[in-house]
Amino acid sequence: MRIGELSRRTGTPTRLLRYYEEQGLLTPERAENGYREYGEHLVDRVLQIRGLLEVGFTTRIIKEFLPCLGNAPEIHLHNAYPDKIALLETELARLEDRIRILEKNRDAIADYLERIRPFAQRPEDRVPARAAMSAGTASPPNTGLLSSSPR
Amino acid sequence: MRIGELSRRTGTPTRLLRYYEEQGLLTPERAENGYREYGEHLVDRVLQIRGLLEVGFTTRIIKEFLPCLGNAPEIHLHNAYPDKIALLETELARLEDRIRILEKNRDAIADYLERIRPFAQRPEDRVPARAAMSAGTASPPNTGLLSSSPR
DNA sequence: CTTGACCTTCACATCAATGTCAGACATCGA
DNA sequence: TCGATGTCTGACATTGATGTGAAGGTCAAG
Repeated sequence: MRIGELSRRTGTPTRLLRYYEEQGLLTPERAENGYREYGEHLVDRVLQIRGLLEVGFTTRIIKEFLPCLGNAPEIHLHNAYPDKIALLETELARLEDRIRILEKNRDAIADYLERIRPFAQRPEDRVPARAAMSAGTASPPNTGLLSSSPR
Repeated sequence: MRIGELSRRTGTPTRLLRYYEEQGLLTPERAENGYREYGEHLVDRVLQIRGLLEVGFTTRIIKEFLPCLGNAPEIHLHNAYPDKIALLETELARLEDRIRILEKNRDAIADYLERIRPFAQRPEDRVPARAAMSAGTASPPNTGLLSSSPR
């Protein structure tokens, strides 16, 4: 398919599809006329890239992940050298850190929402905060979020 | 404490501490001479901020989360209005999406590492990838990562 | 009193991810 | 064939999170 269709199917501006290519994340064929030709599997690939970008990875790192994203037919064993493996391992560790952080924050926010929701008011009911406060919730505001190691 | 100490204790450049303040994430007192004065609890606060930034939240969103980060003594019930709650809920949903994406990717990378590790070679053993490939691993490269909904 | 470490504000630089526009060629339908 | 739409390359703008440096005030120790 050409860039427009891929754009529609992934909700990604063509500008970005070209950018991802420039960054080595996508390598479509070229038709006679110079138009990019994308294979079917690249729809998923693009969504993967977007997902990883959204959770804070850079294109450079994502590029390292590409062999794992493995919709491609090749197995990429030529990456099986210690330096590559080490890089993937440290990134994996960072990834696990991130997951832990996100889970803590999710829990904290969910807790907060639960504590707060009973007090939800429609706009016309608005009352100075003090009034609502005196109404309940003596529980301590202890919710501990966290926190990664400093970069 | 002053900005230098907070910086050392959080591993965060003073520049960023001032930036976070500018973004409304931190509101230290001021001493007579204009120096910023930070309370003890802001050490954790800063680490929380860094953690959230690292996993892809913007300062604007983090600001919305601040009431939940609750080391502050107040309970912030004045945020208990539907619009605020709705915002937190959608962010909570996004957060859960992110966690799912990260977990999928973690699994995919872990799998990949496991499949690849048996072939790890010390640099001096380097052989063209073909050689390694013919040695094994007929399993299909199916590892499916994913993928968020388009923004 | 001077030096050095720390603090202030202001401003410009950078980097990655995007937006946007311009000028030219390609393709397709009326 | 004409016009609309899609594509190409290239370049400049913007935004958010940072880095960096200038010019000057504060303060404690020698």
